[in-house]
Amino acid sequence: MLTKSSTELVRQRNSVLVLSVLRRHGALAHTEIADSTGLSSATISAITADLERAQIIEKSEQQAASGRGRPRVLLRQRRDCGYLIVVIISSDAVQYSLVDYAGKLIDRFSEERSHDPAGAARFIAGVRAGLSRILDRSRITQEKVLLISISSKGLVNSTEPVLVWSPIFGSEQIDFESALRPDWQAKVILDNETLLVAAALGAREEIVKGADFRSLAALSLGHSVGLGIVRRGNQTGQEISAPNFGHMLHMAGGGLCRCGTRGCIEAYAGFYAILRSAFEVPLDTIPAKFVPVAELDKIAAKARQGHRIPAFAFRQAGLALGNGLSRMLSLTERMPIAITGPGTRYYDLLRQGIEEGLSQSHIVRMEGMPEIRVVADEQILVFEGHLNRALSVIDQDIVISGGQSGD
Amino acid sequence: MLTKSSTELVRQRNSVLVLSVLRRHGALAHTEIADSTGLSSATISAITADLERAQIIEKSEQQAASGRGRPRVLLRQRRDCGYLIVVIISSDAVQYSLVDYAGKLIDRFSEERSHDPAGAARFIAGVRAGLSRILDRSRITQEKVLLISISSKGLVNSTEPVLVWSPIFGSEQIDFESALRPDWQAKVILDNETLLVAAALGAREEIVKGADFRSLAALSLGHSVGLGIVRRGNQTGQEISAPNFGHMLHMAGGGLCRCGTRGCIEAYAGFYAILRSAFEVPLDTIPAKFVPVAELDKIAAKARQGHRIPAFAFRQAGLALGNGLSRMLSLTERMPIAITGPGTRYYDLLRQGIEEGLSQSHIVRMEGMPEIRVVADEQILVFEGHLNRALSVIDQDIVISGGQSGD
DNA sequence: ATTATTTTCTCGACAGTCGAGAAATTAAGT
DNA sequence: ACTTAATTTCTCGACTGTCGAGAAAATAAT
Repeated sequence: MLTKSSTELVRQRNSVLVLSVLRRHGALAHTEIADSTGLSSATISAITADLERAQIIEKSEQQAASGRGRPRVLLRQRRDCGYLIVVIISSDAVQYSLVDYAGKLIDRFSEERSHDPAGAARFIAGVRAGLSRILDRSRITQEKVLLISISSKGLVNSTEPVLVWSPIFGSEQIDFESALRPDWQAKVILDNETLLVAAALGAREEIVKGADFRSLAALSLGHSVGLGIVRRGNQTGQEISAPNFGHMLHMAGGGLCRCGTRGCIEAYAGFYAILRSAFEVPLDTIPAKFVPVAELDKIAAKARQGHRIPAFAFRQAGLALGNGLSRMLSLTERMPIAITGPGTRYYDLLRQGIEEGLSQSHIVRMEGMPEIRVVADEQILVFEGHLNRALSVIDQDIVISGGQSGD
Repeated sequence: MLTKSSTELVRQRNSVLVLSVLRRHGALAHTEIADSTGLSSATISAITADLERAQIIEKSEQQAASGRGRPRVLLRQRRDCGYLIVVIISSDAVQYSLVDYAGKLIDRFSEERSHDPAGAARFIAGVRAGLSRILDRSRITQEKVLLISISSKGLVNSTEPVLVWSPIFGSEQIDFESALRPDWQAKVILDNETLLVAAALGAREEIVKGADFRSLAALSLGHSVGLGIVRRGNQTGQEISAPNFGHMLHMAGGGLCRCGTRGCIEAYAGFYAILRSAFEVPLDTIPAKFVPVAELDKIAAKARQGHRIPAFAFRQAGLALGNGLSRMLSLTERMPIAITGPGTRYYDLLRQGIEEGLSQSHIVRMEGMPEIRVVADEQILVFEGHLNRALSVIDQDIVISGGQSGD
């Protein structure tokens, strides 16, 4: 559905554009902003004057004049314009980070996850406590927290911040919106963790390749299996999505998965699945909730020494991943695949299976094997993805509402 | 990547908006346009005056005044503003349709496809001949043909009008852009046939449900298997895509497909595949190029009489479709599925397999079986999809360029 | 004829962008 | 010390666009 445009909307969009180049490049002078936005100098004057009046950006002390002519004055975001809390939920801990409007980390701590399985309600209480704790440790008033950006593995509702399915809580839904609304007036967004990895990699790629960048998938290997896809949208930035890849059907009637279904990809490629097949436990055994990585390292060591059964377990995992990836490519398009997560340490063992699984499909036979790269530092990428997304959401919101309060 | 906005762009967008409501609702009066666009009366005056000057719309004879007050003058598109040629490539014929700017069919004929397999070049020559024929039969000058909209089964390049893979020509690519550029200055677009079906169904759905519409998949069953997905985009109208569904991997190392790969969905659910398994021909037999539907009807009749082997063939086909659909849903989201194409006549035989194949997956177990409906009149939907897409492309182009030539 | 009603058109106000050039500010030259 | 060149920022008028209010137009009812 198309919708009407107005001159005010033009200003809004151009203001967001100015903020976004400021975010990408750091402090910039008037002329530099004009150059990288394509807007005229006069327009930059008008927009920056507005933003300055609304206390969103500020003039910084001019640096040592680097040539002759009137010295530049750099414009930059005001750090105290607003704050962001990033909550990263992982299987064993929840990490809270307080970040200012310029993207600078102010405070961070992690809290152990209670492994109490009966604890969706307790978990929510824990998150609420963690949030107030990070606020209390700072000198920031609550109204200044503009956004709470949460990530988790699992399946996320695309429109509301509701965790629909997660490895830990299963189908016990967690609605962060209603959980946090009593305490917080900040906006709450929730994203799948691997989606954020993909978003971060996509943003990096776009800086390097510019308009040549088309699409990219991130595959996260660990206790569970996640996938994020970034695709260049028609007009609007990037299109990102986090499919339910780990629980996509690999083989009908196959091994039993943690989710209770048979034949999920994760039932072959999750850590517990590799363990299960390495120990030749029947595939319909209810899998362990949690597998120590050290255990898997031992199996990997044996596989590398040439033992058949452990090597076969990794190969099966690779095949499931490769087949699944090929299906994903059939449904989208050929794109590079970045593999992250703790499972990358076994990539040498998985690789052959992945490639064989991929090559069993029409699309790969026809268009060739997609580029596969291993990317370390998943944690950093998750955080980077949070910042990318959250700060641009804040920019958007601040411009829309800032025009009202400003002046 | 964000891009700058300007006041001119506002006018462009609002002009397109006006043209789109005119297209949806037919001839409208000034006030009606204002109501359904949300633009003010003054703006409508300005925009329609521009469009009228550019000879894109015209005032129609006012209808019988329906009340007191100044009578309305209806505005409508000028039919002679430009023309569209729709080319629908199917396995046995190519249909050419000439359509005016208001979407009215002016002329149509079909030409038999030469089944000569060595004929990509000859096929292109045939299309060029067909196009000049339909133009010659009219009194329209070539410059007035603004767009040639082509559809085919198979895999289509998403940015350029290149048929990457098709059931008939295989990997022998057909680049319609370079094939038609010598003769035509019209823009050329190419879409997958089932994508157009999905687009048409999505547009219908959106009229009924309005903002509640989220997404929809169209599955076309026939000699080959096609899938189109429509999803409501964030801001920009609808996001549509045509995955390579028929050749998505169903089962590694499975039956041989026409494409030369093993285990494609089509190798189980295409007409030739059902025939093959009903006759218990080994699954690695090179399949027939073309299967008379009468032959399949016989098998279906036997299956309905309770013969095991033919019934099993349809069931296997259903399972392949159901598993494939479940994978598609895992990678996107739960959405209704509309089944079209000649294969719908066997839906009674396929249904159980499809549902079983779907229910083997996590997403269906968790969120429930998606709504499945059978939709007849695939041909009409394909044409409707062509018109939806092509005419809105024309509107867009005409507004962008029309501003220059106009006045 | 006059009045009520409805639609279309027009005018002035306001918001936004742009190009050109003025104002500001520094380095280099004489 | 003064002038000139260079560079950046700011300002002004022109242009485009949307909007609200009300004038103008055109018909039915009184």
